[in-house]
Amino acid sequence: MGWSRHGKDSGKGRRSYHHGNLREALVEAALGLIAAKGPAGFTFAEAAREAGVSPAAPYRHFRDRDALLAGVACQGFERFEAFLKTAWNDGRPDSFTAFGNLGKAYLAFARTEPAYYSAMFEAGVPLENHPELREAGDRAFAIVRDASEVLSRTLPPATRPPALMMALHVWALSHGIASLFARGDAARRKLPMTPEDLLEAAVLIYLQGLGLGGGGAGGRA
Amino acid sequence: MGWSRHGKDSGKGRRSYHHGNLREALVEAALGLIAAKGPAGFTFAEAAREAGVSPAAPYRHFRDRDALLAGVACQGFERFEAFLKTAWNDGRPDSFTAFGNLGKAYLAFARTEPAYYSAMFEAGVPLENHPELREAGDRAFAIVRDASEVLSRTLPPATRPPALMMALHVWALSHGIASLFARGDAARRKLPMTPEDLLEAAVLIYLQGLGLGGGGAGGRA
DNA sequence: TGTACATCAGTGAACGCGCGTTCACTGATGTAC
DNA sequence: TGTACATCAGTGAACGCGCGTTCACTGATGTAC
Repeated sequence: MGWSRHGKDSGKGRRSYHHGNLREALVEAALGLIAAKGPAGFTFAEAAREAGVSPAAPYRHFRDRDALLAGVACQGFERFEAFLKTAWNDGRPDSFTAFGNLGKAYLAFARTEPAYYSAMFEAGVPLENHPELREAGDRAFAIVRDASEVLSRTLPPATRPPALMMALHVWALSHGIASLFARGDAARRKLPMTPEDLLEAAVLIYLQGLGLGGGGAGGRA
Repeated sequence: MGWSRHGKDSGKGRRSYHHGNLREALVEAALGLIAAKGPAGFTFAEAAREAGVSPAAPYRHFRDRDALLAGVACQGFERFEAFLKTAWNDGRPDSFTAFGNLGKAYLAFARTEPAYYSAMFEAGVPLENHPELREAGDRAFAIVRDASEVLSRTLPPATRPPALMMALHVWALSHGIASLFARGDAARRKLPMTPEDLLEAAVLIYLQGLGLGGGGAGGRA
């Protein structure tokens, strides 16, 4: 690389022919547009405009509109993974508590990064064409899977549920609550409790059903 | 009404100036387009074309593109409600079994009517502008809510969970599994079991956690 | 039963728009010698 | 250190397209008398 004095150019005040950081700028522009108008309303041309660049420039970095969307989603999964990993914190202070934190982190991400979340789960990027997307998604899922594994092992072997199944259940539950009740702009339906509390209660009941009845520091916040 | 001899005109062979059934035909065309290209790819003009009608004609029936989409979603919720109601079957043969059937019906609908499902949950129709949509959605949700109520009452009063919470949990779980794993065309991620089994297991564990440990005919299919 | 009329539900041509994409190009950068 | 050159990352004009929407219109239907 080497675009010398450009770099942190603060966007609007471009000085030279080369942008220096277009790829990233396009991803950021896309994020803003998705946040504002949904993944359907996002446009290649407008992303270019927002990045202060001619409509042909993005083609140097992305094959087409879909590729940019996939790039956004991919980056989203990477951040998601990091975020979940931090929340799980290697199962500290105890696996039960940490598992609850994982769920909260899931919702927190969907709330604070609705544009990423949209791109990841709702944009309908065909992931056959973008294997790196699927891989990034799998890596994020692996965090939940591993956490389930650890939690499962706190039970006597005979009664341990399959960790993969647990992980799928929790993921689906979190995703369901996130997309129905915790969407960025307008919560679609009124709730008698916060999405976080709703999820926490569900996970608690679910773990209870597995025989994991609240070891460690317990689940009450 | 009175468009006399038109009616079941079998689409392509229109005979007269008046279509006779345009509104419904547009909804059906929209469904087909959504199924084929997702809610984003659906187009007012193309729906008109598919219905064999000039691009201006739809404006006699829908204020704009969004209104048609909302109409589709609304009809979807109505069918969804009827479908869930049939599955619940007033709690027969026993509330526990019927509850499981309700979950299966949820997934079955998402699978067999992906276009409706898309319009209902993913099209991003702003439901502030379409109160009848929210109402239709609420009526569908009420089925799950009432079922939860009945099931909850099989427990002694002191240990009864709030039916609304139960319903939200089950709805979110079903929606999560449906949108992650049971989408129409391509299941997005590989699973070690069917979405139906995954959901059934989750509901079983969840109910177990509530102390509803498999009364009646049990949950094994 | 017939006729005049209001209303309804279509037509078809036209518009302005913004999109995605391509093209030949050019300014800036990095590198080999 | 200087120069020639290849490569990279932009430009800007142009294209064809299909969309949503509007307009004045007209054919068909239903109804009052």
